[in-house]
Amino acid sequence: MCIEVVEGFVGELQDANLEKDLALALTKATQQLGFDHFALTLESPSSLETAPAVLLHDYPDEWARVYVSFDLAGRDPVRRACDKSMVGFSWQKLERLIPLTRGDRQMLAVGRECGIGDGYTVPRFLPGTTRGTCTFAVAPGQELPKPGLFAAEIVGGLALVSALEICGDAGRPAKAVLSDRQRDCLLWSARGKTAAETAIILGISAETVVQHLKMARERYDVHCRQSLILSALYHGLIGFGDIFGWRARTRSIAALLDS
Amino acid sequence: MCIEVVEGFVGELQDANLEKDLALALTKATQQLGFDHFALTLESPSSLETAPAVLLHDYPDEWARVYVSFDLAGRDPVRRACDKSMVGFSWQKLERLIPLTRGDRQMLAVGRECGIGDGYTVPRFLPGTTRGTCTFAVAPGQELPKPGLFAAEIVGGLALVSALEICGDAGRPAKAVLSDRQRDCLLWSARGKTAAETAIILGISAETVVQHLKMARERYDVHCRQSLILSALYHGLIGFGDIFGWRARTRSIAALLDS
DNA sequence: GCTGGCATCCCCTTTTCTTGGTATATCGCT
DNA sequence: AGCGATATACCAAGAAAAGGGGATGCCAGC
Repeated sequence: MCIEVVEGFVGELQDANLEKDLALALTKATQQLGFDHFALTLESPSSLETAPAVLLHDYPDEWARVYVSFDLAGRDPVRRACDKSMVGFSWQKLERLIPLTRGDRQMLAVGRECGIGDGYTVPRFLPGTTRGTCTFAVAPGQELPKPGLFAAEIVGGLALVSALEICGDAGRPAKAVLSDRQRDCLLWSARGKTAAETAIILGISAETVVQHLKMARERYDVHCRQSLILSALYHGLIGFGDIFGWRARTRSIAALLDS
Repeated sequence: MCIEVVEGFVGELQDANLEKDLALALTKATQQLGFDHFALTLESPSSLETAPAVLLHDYPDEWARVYVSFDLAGRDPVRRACDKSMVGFSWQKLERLIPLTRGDRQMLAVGRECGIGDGYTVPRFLPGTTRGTCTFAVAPGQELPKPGLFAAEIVGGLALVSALEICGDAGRPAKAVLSDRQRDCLLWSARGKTAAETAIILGISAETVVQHLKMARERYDVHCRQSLILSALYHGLIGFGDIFGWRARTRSIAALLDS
């Protein structure tokens, strides 16, 4: 009953090139899953203080007006809770994630007066790039449709991906691919090592490291190390995971089961 | 057929207080969903550099040994792709997320030789706190179980949440916050400007810029500019949007449908 | 066989960054 | 009134990076 909704949503996203398409698909999925409203936000880090990059919703006008005019986004407890959860959460469980002030409760109450009761919010992050939320809400007095929550998690995530693509992740400049060695040098540089240190680590001459970095800069058409690292990071050639290291305490399942 | 697996997994997680419980639940769900292997990684929330992360898996010993002994985690393309996706992705679509070097392809090939074919990896983030991945893989030559992918997305997310809870200290973001001026200098530095250029832009002395950057480095306890910028980026103090410049847009669905 | 990409090494100069100091003035808070 | 944080400015020594030359092998593709 819910799988079909998700699959239908995926099908509609295939052709979604505009926000309008996404909004329509979300509207449909929201109803099919047993929710009354949806709201999708996607912000770029540069607009931390200002507006989200994308804001789609079918909330009642009244609530939207209140929310925007009082700049409630800045104190929205749901938004705060998003920073505490890797998966979607019901608003009923907000208190398990964050402490709720009186103002927070008041804000939720005002939402109820405007026709927004309980909700399920799906947060997603791309560290250093963007973050977004997709919320599905029901009218006051109604319960969240339990069978629809898993589907909401999927639909919300996919909607955010779609929004990101529509929004302009499409700006994918020419991918300057580095050689493996160039990437190695770049990576150790990103980890804070100097060329000399990198040379020792890689077992090659410092001059060679400098040379690799030099050519890497030429590839990306930048003139300094910071920009090289940031470009490579932005284009996905390296990731934060590479930089900060996942020195893992390794537990194979066999070892766990033996104990 | 898949909903039941997810619900069963949720049920088992209720009582999961140890890594072992989680591992067993994951093993069961993996099989039920039609996958052959799973691997879960979770970076430690407490500190980036030294502290351990969680790594649970039932990969073939051979692959685990190769992966660890050659420090392949440092160049794993799947991990890099995680930094580019808000939802799970099939390894077949790696190239849509990141450029693959020759070494990357080779690494995937070695994985196949060790019994790891295609995979579906679910990345999740809590910016400034932790990050994790949950991968479900099949043997070489086999296709990913399509009906199980949505369920894998849910199971993976829930497994990561569970791992985070088991792991304990889910608190303390403990970000080093910079002063406004320090952030300004940092930002222009990230944009590729030298201290002298930044000084002209901000209308202050070059020495002052150097001083701000110096104190910012102390705050983050790093000793070079690259690490400073990357730390600030990772912790969300600056974003790619600030560096490369994006534009914000706002659309309500009503406005979209009117057009 | 030749060319181009790759990896390795070496030289040089100039610019920039890092690190250690010192110093003044403002602002907010107690 | 004093303390701490902030912002501003300066100096000097040494390390590192940037930008410009070279050079040698190896390997794959045409």
